[in-house]
Parts: sequence; structure tokens; C-alpha cells
Amino acid sequence: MARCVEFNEVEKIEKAMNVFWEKGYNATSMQDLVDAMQINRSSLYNTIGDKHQLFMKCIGNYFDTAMCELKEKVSKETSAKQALIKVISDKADWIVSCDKGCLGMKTSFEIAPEDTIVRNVMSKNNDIFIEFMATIVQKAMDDGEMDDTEDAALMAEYIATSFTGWKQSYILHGNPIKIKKMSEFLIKNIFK
Amino acid sequence: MARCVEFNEVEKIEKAMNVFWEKGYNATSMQDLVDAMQINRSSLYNTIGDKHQLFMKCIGNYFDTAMCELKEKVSKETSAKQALIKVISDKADWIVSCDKGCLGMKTSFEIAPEDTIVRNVMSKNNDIFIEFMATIVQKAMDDGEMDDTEDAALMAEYIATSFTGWKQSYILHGNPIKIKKMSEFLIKNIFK
DNA sequence: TTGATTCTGAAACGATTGTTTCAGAATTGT
DNA sequence: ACAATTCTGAAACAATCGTTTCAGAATCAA
Repeated sequence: MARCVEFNEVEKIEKAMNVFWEKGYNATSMQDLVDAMQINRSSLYNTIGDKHQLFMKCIGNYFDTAMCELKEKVSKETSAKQALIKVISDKADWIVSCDKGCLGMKTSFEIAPEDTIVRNVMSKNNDIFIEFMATIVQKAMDDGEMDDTEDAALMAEYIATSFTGWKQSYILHGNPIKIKKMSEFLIKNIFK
Repeated sequence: MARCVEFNEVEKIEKAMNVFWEKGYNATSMQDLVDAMQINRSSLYNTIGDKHQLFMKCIGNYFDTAMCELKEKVSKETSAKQALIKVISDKADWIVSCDKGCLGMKTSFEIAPEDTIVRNVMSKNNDIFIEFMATIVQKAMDDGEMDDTEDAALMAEYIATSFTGWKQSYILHGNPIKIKKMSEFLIKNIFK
């Protein structure tokens, strides 16, 4: 038998993800990646693949991690309303504390428009997120914590839409207070 | 005396803008630009400058044109409320009809995070837009067409934030109905 | 027409892009 | 120790990147 793979792939993917996250897809070179991953050029191509395949694994890992943290966070809350408030205010906190911006947004606007493969996986991931949020909204409606004349899916979409806007605002202005205000405005708004 | 510049600079800038708009900054090569602009490589560098300077002129032109159209559109409406409704629903229509996406958003997420010069001009442009929207909101409040317990600037920010979210949604899902619904939801929301 | 100036086209610049190749070192089961 | 297999490092690949250079064509005022 022969020698077996020694490096931890997930660990390397995470390092690559951070580079893409910081610089964006096109501005990241393979040189940047091998430097950051501390992996051999050959090993990278043999085990993971080319730049595009590596990127796909990165955004996959990015979404899985985020989704996992979200579910864990929600499960700790007692009511659906409290869960929504927690998710929204935490999102606002995350935006102002993460100097790299959001990899999902960068990918949506830089790559997704012209890359069908990336767009499809981003679209699917987004659907999963929206659906999850919609179930919480629906629960809040069922429990009488929220106005239920509105569609739960639309409300979830409204929340997600707001997140996107905040991220752009913070890139341009870097004003934490503005983000905080907008998150409070959103919370006030969805609970009538 | 000598020969003078023959090509119309603004006209050329617009052609370059369309390339950046479609492909994004990093994915656009100088070759793409000279091809589209139908201008000489040397003339480009002599009269306009390098890639970055050309891009700056493009986003400047992009914003000026958009702002001009916006003001003209608003001036044609009879009331502030009607102006807001018109701006919002037209924005929704524009998003679903423009297959290139939005150059402003692409720039915000791809370039602005790591390019101070671009970020500053984008930030300033955004401020101008928000301020303009805020004046209309304020007028609607003063005229009793809107609930005036909320801050006009925050309401303007809320509207702009929504636009950003719709743009991302449309890139990923390409669903015109969804955009339409969200725009109707926004209109319903801001007029209580 | 002449001389001055500017535009034009193409070639060339060095640097970097993503990717492949390959000989040798390292590690494995037998 | 052995042969089998895989990892490693560096070099090389062709292609493209943004930018510069420059001789000649084109245009101007006199």
C-alpha cells in the first residue's frame, strides 16, 4: 500500500475561504491560496481541484457553518418572537464586527450573475435560509406574537432583504449606529 | 497648431461603463475595453488614463445619469407620496428588466471593500441619493401623507436598503413576481 | 507647402494568471 | 528491505494581464 493524504481538507478549505472572503474570487490568485492554505500546488490540484472547484467547496462550507450556527442559536430561544429578535440583532452585530464583509453577498454580486453553477448553489442555499426563517415567522404568527395577515415567506424574504441592504450600507459608510438603528426599525416593523 | 481630439469622451465612457457593468471590474480586461470603446489603446491612456481612472469616470457617469433621471421623474409627480410610489415601483420594474444587474451594487461588494477611492465616491453618491429621498419623505410627512413619528432619513435608508435586497434576490432567483410583491409590501409598509 | 503637433496602430514590455509536469522524497503494507 | 503509492517542491507551461513605447499617418495654423 501507499502513503495516505495527510492534511485535513476542511481545515485547508477554511483557510482558502478566508482569502476569497477578503479579496473576492477574481482578485484572489492561486498563489494567494497556496500561500494561505500552506499546501502544495500539486496537492491542491490533486485532492481538491482547480480554482473554481475550490471556491465551490468554500462557499459550501461557508453556508453550512452559518446555517448550523443559526439553527443552534434559534433552538436556544424560548419563543419564536424571541428567536427572530435574537437572529436579527445578532446579524446586525455580526455585520459591524466582521471587517471582511459577507462572502455570500460578494459572491452574489461578483460571481453569480455570470456563473450558472455558482448562482444555482447560492440560490438553493438562499432558499434553505428563507424557508427556515419562514418557519420561525409562521410559528410566531401561530403563537399570536405577530400579525398573521401577511405571508410568512414574504416576511422572511423581507428580513433577508434587509440584511443585504445593511451589509452594503456598512461597506460604504462603516457606521455601526446606522446598522443598529435599522435593525431596531426592522424589529419594530415586523412586530407591528 | 496641431490636430485635436476627435472622439466624444462621454460616448466612449458609456461604452466602457457597459462592459464594467456586465462583467465587473476585475473580470474586465483592457482588451475588452478597447474593443467595446472602439478607441485606440494609446488614445485611451493618453486622454482618459489607466483602468482605474476609466472606471472612476464610469461610475461617476453611472451615478450622474441615474440621479438625473430620478430627479426628472420625481418632478413630474404631483404629490410626495405619489413620487415615492413611482420611484419604488419603477425601481422594481428596472431591476427585473435590466439583465446586467446593478453596477452600483457590483462595485459596492466587489471593489469598495478594498479600494478606498472607490468606496469614498460610492459613499458620497449614496449619501446624495439618500438625502434626496429623505427630502421627499419629509415632504410626504409634512403634507400628512405619511406617519411622521419616524425619522425621514431612516425611512429613506429603509427604502434604499430594500432596493439592495431586491437586486440580490433577482440575481439569485430571477423571479419578477417576487420583486413585485416585495415592492408592493414596501409601499404598503411605509404608508402605514 | 511647410513645420508643428496629435492621433493611430501595432508591437513589445515585464509581470502575473491558472494549470501541468515530473523527478525525487516520504510513507505505507507486505 | 521491499515494491507500491502518494506527497512535495520547483520548474515550466501557454495565455493573458495592464501598461508603455514609437514610428508613421493625420490634421492643424501659417
